[in-house]
Amino acid sequence: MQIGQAAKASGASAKMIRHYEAMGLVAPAGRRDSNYRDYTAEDVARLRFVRRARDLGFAIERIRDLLALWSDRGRSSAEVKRIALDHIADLEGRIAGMREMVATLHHLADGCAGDGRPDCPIIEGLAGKNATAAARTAPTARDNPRRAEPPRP
Amino acid sequence: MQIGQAAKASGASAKMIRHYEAMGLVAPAGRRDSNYRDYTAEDVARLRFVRRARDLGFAIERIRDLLALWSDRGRSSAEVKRIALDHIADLEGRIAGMREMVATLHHLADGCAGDGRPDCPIIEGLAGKNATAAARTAPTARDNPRRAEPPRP
DNA sequence: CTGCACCTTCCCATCATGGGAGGGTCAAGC
DNA sequence: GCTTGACCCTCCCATGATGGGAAGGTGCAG
Repeated sequence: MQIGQAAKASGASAKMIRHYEAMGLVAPAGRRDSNYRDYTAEDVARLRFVRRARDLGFAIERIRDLLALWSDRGRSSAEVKRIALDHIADLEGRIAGMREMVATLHHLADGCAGDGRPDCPIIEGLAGKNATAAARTAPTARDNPRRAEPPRP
Repeated sequence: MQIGQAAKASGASAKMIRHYEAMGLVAPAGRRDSNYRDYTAEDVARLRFVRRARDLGFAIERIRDLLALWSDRGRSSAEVKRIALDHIADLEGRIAGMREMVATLHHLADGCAGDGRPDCPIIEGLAGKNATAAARTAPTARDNPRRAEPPRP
């Protein structure tokens, strides 16, 4: 089948399918005389695998590992599980970071009247020279190796 | 003071400070004869504001709005609060998406022995033709306008 | 005068994805 | 046969926020 149908069948966009091929995540698809890519059911299954792994937030390089394990009959499930658990830990770390942001924002917003007057603890919290809630919670993120949010934007 | 000191004082890297200037988020700093940028305490305060807002996950364009409101004496705190609450909602949406991922991953990983044998529900869940946990939870993310995770990577 | 720490600009990379230009292929309908 | 429309192809650019690094200027201490 053509790439458009493979896209519908797998859930990945045609653009992404070509991209995955170009970056070597999936093997190059067969070609017809017209130079159109030609996909088999197996190709589609692999693309769906990639798509689902992306939906779970796995980074492409991790999916590369997962694909290799998938086609490795001698794999140990321990390897797969470790990747999954690492990813869970990663997600949980990011969730924690975002929850801190939300907590600080709630804290600031709760004190804000939200009316026509200019007085605003939110702005003050961001601007303040002294240690504000924003300043106090921020360092947690600042100390971390300068990464946060996950894949899948 | 020079950019390096402004960086230390504000918490933003020198690289980022130049970037913010180039993109017009902050006004161009003064220059000495040497062409070195020269920062005042006010400049540093603005940079610190930006830094804190970034720590709370605000996107640059939102920070642009917040900076404008900060220096707008006639602002209404309602505008600021709306920006903050919108951002909270955004963060919470992303958190929910990631929690779904974590839940699905836990579900799959719980059934995985994690030993030397190849049998693995995680791989099967990703590969399965039928509706697996991965397939069932994924659509939630798939239906959304193709965005997820937040700023600050 | 040398060395070192700092600054400057400019370009490239990340990560996954989309958009679009410019052009080829193919089947249906006239 | 020819047009039309729906596909497909490749190539380039953009996103968002940040870092890395090259090539070269500045300024101070020894």
